[in-house]
Amino acid sequence: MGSVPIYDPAAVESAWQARWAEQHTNEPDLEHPKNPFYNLMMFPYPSAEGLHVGNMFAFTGADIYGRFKRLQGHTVFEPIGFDAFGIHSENYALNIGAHPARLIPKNIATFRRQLQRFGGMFDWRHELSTTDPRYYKWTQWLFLQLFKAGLAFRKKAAVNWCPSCKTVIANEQVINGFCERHPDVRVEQRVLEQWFFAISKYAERLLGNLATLDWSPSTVAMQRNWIGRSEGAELVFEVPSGERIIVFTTRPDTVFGATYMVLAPEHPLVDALTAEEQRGAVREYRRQVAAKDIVSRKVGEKAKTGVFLGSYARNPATGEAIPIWIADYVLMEYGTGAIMAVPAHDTRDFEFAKQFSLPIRQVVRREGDPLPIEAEDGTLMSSSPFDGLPCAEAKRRIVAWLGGRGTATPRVQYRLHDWCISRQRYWGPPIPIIYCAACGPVGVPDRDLPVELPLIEDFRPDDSGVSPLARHREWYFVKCPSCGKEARRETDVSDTFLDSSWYFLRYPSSEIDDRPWDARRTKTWLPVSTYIGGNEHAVLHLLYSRFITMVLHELGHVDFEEPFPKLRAHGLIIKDGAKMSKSRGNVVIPDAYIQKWGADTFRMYLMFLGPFQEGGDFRDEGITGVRRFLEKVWTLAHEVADAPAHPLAPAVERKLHQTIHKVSIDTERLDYNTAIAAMMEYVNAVREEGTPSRGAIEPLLVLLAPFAPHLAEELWALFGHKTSVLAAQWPAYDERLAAAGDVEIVVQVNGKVRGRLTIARGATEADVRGLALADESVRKFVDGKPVKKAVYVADRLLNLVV
RNA sequence: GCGCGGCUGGCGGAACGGUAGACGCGCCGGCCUUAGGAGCCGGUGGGGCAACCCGUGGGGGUUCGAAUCCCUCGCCGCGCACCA
Repeated sequence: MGSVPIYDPAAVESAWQARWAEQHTNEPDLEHPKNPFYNLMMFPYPSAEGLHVGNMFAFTGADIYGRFKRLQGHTVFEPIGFDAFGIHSENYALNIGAHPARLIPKNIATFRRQLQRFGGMFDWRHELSTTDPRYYKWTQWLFLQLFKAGLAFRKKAAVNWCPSCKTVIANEQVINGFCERHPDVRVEQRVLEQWFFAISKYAERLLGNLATLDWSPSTVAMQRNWIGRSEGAELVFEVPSGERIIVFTTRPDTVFGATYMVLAPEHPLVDALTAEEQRGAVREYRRQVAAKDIVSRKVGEKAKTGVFLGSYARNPATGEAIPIWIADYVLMEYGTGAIMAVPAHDTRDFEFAKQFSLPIRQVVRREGDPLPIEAEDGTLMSSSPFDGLPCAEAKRRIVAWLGGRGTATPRVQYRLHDWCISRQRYWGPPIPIIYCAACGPVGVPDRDLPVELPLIEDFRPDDSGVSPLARHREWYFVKCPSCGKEARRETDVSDTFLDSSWYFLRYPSSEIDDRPWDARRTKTWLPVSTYIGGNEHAVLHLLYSRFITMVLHELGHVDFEEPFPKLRAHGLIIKDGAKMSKSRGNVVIPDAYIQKWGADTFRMYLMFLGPFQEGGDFRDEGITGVRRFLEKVWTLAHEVADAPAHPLAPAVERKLHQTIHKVSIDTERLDYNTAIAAMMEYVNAVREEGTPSRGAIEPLLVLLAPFAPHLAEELWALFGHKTSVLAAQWPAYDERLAAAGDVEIVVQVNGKVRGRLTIARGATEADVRGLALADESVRKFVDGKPVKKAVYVADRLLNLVV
């Protein structure tokens, strides 16, 4: 037995990775699968830094699940790809003076190498990149499907403009109102014509369907929040000149307390409602608001500003004339862009009223609370004839009452805005539209797709407020596809989130070029069986993908409405109690760890840190424990490989079946940390028993295969198997064997543990009670008193109450 | 402000309402070694010689029995946020 070879992970792992590639181990037959299982993980953005430990954590967790499903008899498709378009790549390229078209392939090559090295069960035949014209041809096709269906439309909208970069920048690039790259330059807003997708039309369905999805509750909560449904009413406030100002409110019960009104500065009625003497002030205020960036306009907790228009509207409940103001705390994008202000019962209105000395009238009272701002559980006052009614009932009654006079309508409002997909940037798929003076915006015909992104060197955005492509007349001047006259291309590109909103549809059909996806394959493989990813995409990516799928379903392109019936969000890996970030200098690069410890050890260590769905704190001290465990398995396997077989010791057999049970359940639930702990316990038990046998180790290798795939293959082959361990059967759990032997029963007196009995399983309460009362320590605490009550949990516990 | 999570040894973390601290790290002691940063064996929540007592962020409750369920307060993390 002294001849156990040294465990050299690097050698074992590279040998098996080569063999998997050679034998196409991870390339399932997509046409004739047995029990198809589409195991999807969120594809990475290939940054220049390479795969980081968070990616690694996510992919390992997802890969374990895929391997587990395969061992359970599924044909598993586990694809990978790269989300390589977008502002991140473009900005990085600008910073280092490189071109994204040259940078991205390098980054992808690094990622590919790292993904192979960690041992993911990826089907590389179906790798894709969103920057590949063969891919974005269909992203453009998708845009056109929405365009033709009337779900893509043009609208003016404000964007952030950095006067120093001379470009449009993303909201994330605005830091406290300043440009992230020019900390002394204030960002402004500019209003441009942009393309939108009508996602808000689907708000109700996107919200309703959430109940049908098997998703992590936190993700569902975030989507629900984002969609933001609120019920209320539209109320009409009339102006003497005859104009009608419509407001949305969730608190129609407080209408008697509306002492003034506020319109968004951009509200279309502002000009009509501005009195002559206020024109100058109003113009100046609107100019100031427009000069602010979008982000800081929406950040609260600063002094309220606003201007009186010099005119009045009639409160439909009280008949009073109330002043009309404009203020930037009212947003044009939400509701009707106008509010009735009830300063007594809304914190923002309250602040504004104090700032400008406007009247505050309390109309809701609550016991012991002098001015219950925002209270919805009080009763009405000063609202005759509704005084004394609880708020909820008052809402209904007042809406009905005003409705009778034509000044109120019940209304549901969503926070979800239409999706602006235009980007005045270079690094993305050109939006496939041609503007013709005669025909208007015309979709590029399918036969002319893709509209290829030209390789231009001057991709830096400029002063003009439009995309860099707009500098290339030779590119954007084209003939109108419908009338043949001179026309010009749209020069904006589309949002990266459009690229990623459908990639899971492309994977199974990625080698097919004449259609976005093959109908039969899609029917076989979709919707996705399990989707695993981070909660950073809980709203945008996951909501957009749901929306796109819903539209494709409606247009008859796919036969399901929800792409991800089952989704699990993994947790975050932190380091020293804080999020990893370059600025903190606590970013862990996995390569060095894999080199030092091996991919199997690193994979298992990441999974052992904490619950997969909660994340964990990365400390490298702990990794030795996992390595020791794998060394023990290695040694045991070599010791028993050639030894004569002998039956399992009963204690080992029992533990084996308990372990099979626990690992099966925990892996299914993604509780990888406890599954690993169970395998460790088992190995400890085998070692304690002293004379290990092959039958004790062989099933363990299968349990271990999802977690440490290379080691499992190596030892599986050592046992003489000619096929991959993935072709093995997941070990069967025998409940009878797991339950064999004696049990320990805890004896409590008044709920405190006073003794333990070891007894054959299935003992009756009377037996246990007899033995318990014979126990000296139990007897001491019963102390001769009568047992008033006894609680017996079979094979577990007896509690005597005296 | 709203919505999710979370708070358990020195540390990461385990515990269908039923033995709190599995598993691992670290630490302590021993064995083996020229050596040990390798390996093996034993110990390791706090207090106490012991019998025992105390312990899951604080307070209250439900229960034979609560880390777990309910109420309440506090703290930490994440997401959203002048959304009317």
